[in-house]
Amino acid sequence: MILNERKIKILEAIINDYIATAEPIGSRTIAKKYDLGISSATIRNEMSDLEELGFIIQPHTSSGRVPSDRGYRLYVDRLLHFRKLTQQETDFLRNTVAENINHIEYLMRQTAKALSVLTNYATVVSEPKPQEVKIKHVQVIPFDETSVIIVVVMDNKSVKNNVIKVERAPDFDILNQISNIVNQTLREFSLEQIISKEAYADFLNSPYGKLIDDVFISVIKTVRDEREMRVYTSGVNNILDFPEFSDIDKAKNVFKILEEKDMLIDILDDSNGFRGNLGDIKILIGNENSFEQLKDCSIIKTDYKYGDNSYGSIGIIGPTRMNYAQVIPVLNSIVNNINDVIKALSDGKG
Amino acid sequence: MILNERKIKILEAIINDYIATAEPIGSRTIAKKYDLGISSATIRNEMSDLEELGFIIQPHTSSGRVPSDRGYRLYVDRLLHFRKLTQQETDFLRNTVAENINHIEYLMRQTAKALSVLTNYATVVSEPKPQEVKIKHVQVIPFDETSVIIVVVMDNKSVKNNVIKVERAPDFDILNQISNIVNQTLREFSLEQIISKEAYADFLNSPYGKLIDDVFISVIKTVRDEREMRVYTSGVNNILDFPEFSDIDKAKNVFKILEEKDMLIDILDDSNGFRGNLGDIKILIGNENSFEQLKDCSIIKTDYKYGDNSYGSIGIIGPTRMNYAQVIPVLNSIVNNINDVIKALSDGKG
DNA sequence: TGTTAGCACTCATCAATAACGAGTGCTAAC
DNA sequence: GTTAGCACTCGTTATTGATGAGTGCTAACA
Repeated sequence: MILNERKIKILEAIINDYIATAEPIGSRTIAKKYDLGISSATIRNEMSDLEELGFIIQPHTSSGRVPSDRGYRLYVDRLLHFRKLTQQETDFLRNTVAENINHIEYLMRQTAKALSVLTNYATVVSEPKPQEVKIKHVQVIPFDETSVIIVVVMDNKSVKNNVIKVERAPDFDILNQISNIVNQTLREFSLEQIISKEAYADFLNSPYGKLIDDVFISVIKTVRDEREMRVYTSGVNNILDFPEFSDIDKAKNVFKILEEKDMLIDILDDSNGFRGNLGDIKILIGNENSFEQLKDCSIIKTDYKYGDNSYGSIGIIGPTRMNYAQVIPVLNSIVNNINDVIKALSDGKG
Repeated sequence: MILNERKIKILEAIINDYIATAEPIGSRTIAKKYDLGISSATIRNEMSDLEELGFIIQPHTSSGRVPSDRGYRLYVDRLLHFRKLTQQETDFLRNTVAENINHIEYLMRQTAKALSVLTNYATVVSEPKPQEVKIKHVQVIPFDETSVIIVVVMDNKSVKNNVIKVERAPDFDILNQISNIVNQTLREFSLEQIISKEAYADFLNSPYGKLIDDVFISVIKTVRDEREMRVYTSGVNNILDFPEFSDIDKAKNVFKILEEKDMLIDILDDSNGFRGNLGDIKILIGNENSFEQLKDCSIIKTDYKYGDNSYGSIGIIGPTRMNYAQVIPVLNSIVNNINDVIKALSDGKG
């Protein structure tokens, strides 16, 4: 049996209708709504073929047809006509990026939010995870009589600070000397040598040995934290708006998995089986993803580059019948914005 | 009609049963389950009185009774027997506080999480909002060839940093001089004078005028950000576990209100009408709160002190029939931990 | 040979009906 | 004042039947 032009037209009609209505669709409806120039009886025959080919499914005898994952896959790979973004949408996405580009955490949060607002699906954004975080600079500065601030600058453009307690805070010059010692040591020794205190054993018995030790401990903690991956979600509750999740238990399953950070990271990970077919946008349809709880969902994701060798992911999760033609351009637009701005920044720098 | 001892016993039985089962409860059930030494017929008469007094409600003729908001109020004010926390719970709460006390943001997040895990209700934690944020110290430190880091230390123990772009980053000594100028200016002038640039007009034409201007702009932005209130929630999805929210639209209403930061702040605000009756724990039962969407919820909250004149709130939101006897000790325990540790810290300092 | 009208058949959905039972209020006896 | 007994109420659940959307098959048509 051949998947001819007419069958494809019918399949497209079924999928478009189902994306809009979430109701099984029958031959008569297609004949009336879509001007294909053939009768419902003919459509019926073609639909029977499409079912045999695995592109549509009949939930029960005497009901209309529903697209199968395989049907969506064909649709996404070959039939998609992207919707052009409105000027408003384009501006909104550009501003979201422009206003937050200097603060990666805000950027992630706002990106997640912008996408969920524009698409009405759930969105997940993961922080760019560097292969290896290196410390560029440490500065110890005064806080009050009994505490000092440690500012740690890392090579992934991240800056973190900790406050630590001391017996009596040394003055500014001493803190500067301590900063110099710390930076010098960080340049000359490996992180392992610092963790074992071997790298700065000589200083431990100096008048400020305790403080130096505390600073190193704090620095190591900061690097460890930095290696931890952060993930943000937005619009998860949108799930409840879709009839496929009107069964509260189904919705709960999705909520539960989107609540766990580790799960989110796995979901966005390329090992989840994403097929890249639309430039850098990767799509998993329904059962194609490896999470039982998300078998009625599709995941659309892409990666963005932040700093050297550091990639983050942006994903959109919705019901399998999500509006691919609308979501993909939105996702594409924001990730292009992010990449452009970051590129401009680093070009200006180099 | 008098609310005698026996009526109260029956009311207590009804409320305890309803908290456990969420089902209307009838006279026969009470007679069988609770050993009150009277027959179901007598209980029936008393229940009729309790209804007339407004403490219980009959959803429809021939159904059992359900506590009214007024009934819960009596229960909370007079009948509550607090559950003692297990050693495990106590330890868990203590560790949550101890491990995060140096980082207010983590502390809030982890407190919210710990409470939602322990109670299975939704929790809201708001950041201590200072009346007025003052800048204690600013330090400009090097980042790379074309950017510098500005570290801003505020008097509410908060430290924030920004990275700003410069033409060519000055060396460390120059940055130190700039830091000194900035700190000096901040001590001598008001924030308004700095915003209008009047305070540092003399420096604007110096070789590093542009950088100094950028630093002040960044500092002001940081203070503004700091005045913004932050709120964290956890376990909001627990709402779906309660039969009173098995109607998805009801659940959505709650989700929607708990999604908006401004709403959360209003909910926790004392102007919401909280009655303080259990030490520092304040409770709003059902309709007592001013949010239509939360009319089937109770809110239990308390405040904690962080730094000078700076208070944050911790709240637990659940169905009206929430387990008050369990939740209140948990909330009490964690807020005491927080206050104790903070007090110890500031005592040690002073 | 492909297309279509016609028709019998399927089956989810919805409304009406009936049976059930938890719970009540009232009455009369203790 | 308490309680056994009983008629009554009414939400819940199961049953039945009608409805209609949709199908597959057949036979006639172009």
